[in-house]
Amino acid sequence: MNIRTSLSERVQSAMLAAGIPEGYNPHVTPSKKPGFGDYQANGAMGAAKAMKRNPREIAQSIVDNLQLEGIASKIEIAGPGFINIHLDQQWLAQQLQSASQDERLGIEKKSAPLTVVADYSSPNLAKEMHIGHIRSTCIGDAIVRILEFTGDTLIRQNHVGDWGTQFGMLIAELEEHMQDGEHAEFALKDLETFYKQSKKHFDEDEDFKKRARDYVVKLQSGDADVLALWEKFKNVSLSHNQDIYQKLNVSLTAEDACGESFYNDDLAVLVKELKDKGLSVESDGAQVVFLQELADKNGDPSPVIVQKADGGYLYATTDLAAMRYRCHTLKADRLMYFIDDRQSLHMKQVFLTAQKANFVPPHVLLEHHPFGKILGQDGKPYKTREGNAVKLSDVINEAIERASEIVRKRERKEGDELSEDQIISIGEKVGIGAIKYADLSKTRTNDYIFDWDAMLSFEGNTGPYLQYAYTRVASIFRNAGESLDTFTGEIVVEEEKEKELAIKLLQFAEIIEQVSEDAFPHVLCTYLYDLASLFMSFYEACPILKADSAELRASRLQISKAVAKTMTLGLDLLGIDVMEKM
RNA sequence: GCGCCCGUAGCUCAGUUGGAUAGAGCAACGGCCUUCUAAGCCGUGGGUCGCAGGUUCGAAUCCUGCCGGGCGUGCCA
Repeated sequence: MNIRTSLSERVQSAMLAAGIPEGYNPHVTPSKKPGFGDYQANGAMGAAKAMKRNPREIAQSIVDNLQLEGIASKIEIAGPGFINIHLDQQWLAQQLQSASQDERLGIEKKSAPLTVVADYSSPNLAKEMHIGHIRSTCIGDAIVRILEFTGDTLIRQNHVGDWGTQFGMLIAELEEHMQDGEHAEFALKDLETFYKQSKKHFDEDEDFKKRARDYVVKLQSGDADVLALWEKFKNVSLSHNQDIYQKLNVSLTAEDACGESFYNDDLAVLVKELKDKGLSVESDGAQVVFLQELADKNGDPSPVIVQKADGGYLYATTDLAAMRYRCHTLKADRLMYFIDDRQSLHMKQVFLTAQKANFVPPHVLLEHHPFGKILGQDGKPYKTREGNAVKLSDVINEAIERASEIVRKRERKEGDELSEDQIISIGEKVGIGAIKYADLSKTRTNDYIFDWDAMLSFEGNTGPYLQYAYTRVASIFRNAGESLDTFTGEIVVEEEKEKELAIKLLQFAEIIEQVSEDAFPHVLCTYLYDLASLFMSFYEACPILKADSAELRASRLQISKAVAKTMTLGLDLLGIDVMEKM
């Protein structure tokens, strides 16, 4: 059940019945102020403007035709033509009753699900994952989970960087280690150090440099021994990443990794096709697609190099091959890319090229969902003191340590102390939740400032605050001796706080719908924060276990249960765990 | 040069297809624990929505110009 959709449909019908031609949006939206009802329809003013009629009269005739028996308790016209709708409390109670007893919280699956290919995380395998990878990884994973929940078929694609000249150098280094009898896993235990070591080797040792270059050639020509070493390297690096994903509660698996090398054999074929189609032409020895659609003010087209003068291919070529594979072989209806906003131009170029070359059928949605940088508190890119990228594994460990320390220091009532194991387990969930939530809760297109204290502060719009809201419900149910899973009570909506909470809970469907379209996870975060805040107010204002009657107690427990279920599901869709105590 | 993004309270951020008096949190100040976890709640103060025009019943939101910051822009990814 989606309140906004239901009301929109009814207002739309009323508009037609009132003689307003089709095509005018009812413009139904939740009201911002309590005095303006629960929802408002602003469509009368737009229609009146276009029809050159009096907006209040138009609003009146819409209201005259509006069928909201049993749904609204009061409909009024205000200001220049706002239609304010007050929802009926009994109706709200009924809706919440059925939503709260449903596993999916009353949210129906899409009637026409899509096959969605989501490209996210996509680190370079030559190095360890660093903090810059957290955004694509967490944002992409949240959207993937949300779409999967709505009924779409999701194909995750971790487009890892597993090809390029740097691998010659790394393989040469690995070979030396292994000749000394070292195991690959041991040599590559610290990828960062290994990379630096091999880079130093490369810069300082001419023989090594030659060998590294030789390996690049051998790798490209398919030499079995070199390929075996390359595979070795790849697997160790991938398994490092898999550890990170597991700790971060990210749903990517080893099977989702489909790197650049996967497309190698297709690149020459693809460039030939671009040439045959007349899209790619030679320019200074390179193969270039000139896009007039992206021309600048002088009329100069935007160039996309698909093959270098030396015959080598670039990432645009690989991306085109990947798009074609995803559409033709994976049968995608929607392609989503969670990539840094610095690549916006590149994405536009490859999207356009792919469409013009018919690598992507016209019905397929091509979407780049960009995001900004992570900055330190000084407003500059977040780096270590030495100016290096911060390793993701270090960030994860620090988050867990800091969160565990906070949990450990908290004063607890007698008989409610936590064991060290519990503290660590809570610390993991709180710490990981905090860094992910900090990232997900900001509008992704902006840069955001990484601040340990703010994300772990347990106050305001943070992961821990939401987790705490859940533990409060869990605690109530423990005290009540009831199970959150099996309890059922009949909901009545009487108090103002109960009504606000009921409406907020029922709006979950609207939020899921919006996020599944726009791929902005912060919208879900804001919603969950509002929900948690409302619950906290309700908790203070309305006694639950000590309610005046057994009926009221049962009703408030059921409302609390709905809150807990919504928090659990909402946070799960963001890849964040809840816990019974904290 | 050209292109894209950003500029909202001291700080960090919301503000959905243009809607009513621009909202939260932090920080500051003042209240609330013999009662369901006070990691909480309630309240107060705090704004030239970068600047200037324009579009209209109505602009933080749309258009134009300017200022300030970031990023990108033919052989890295």
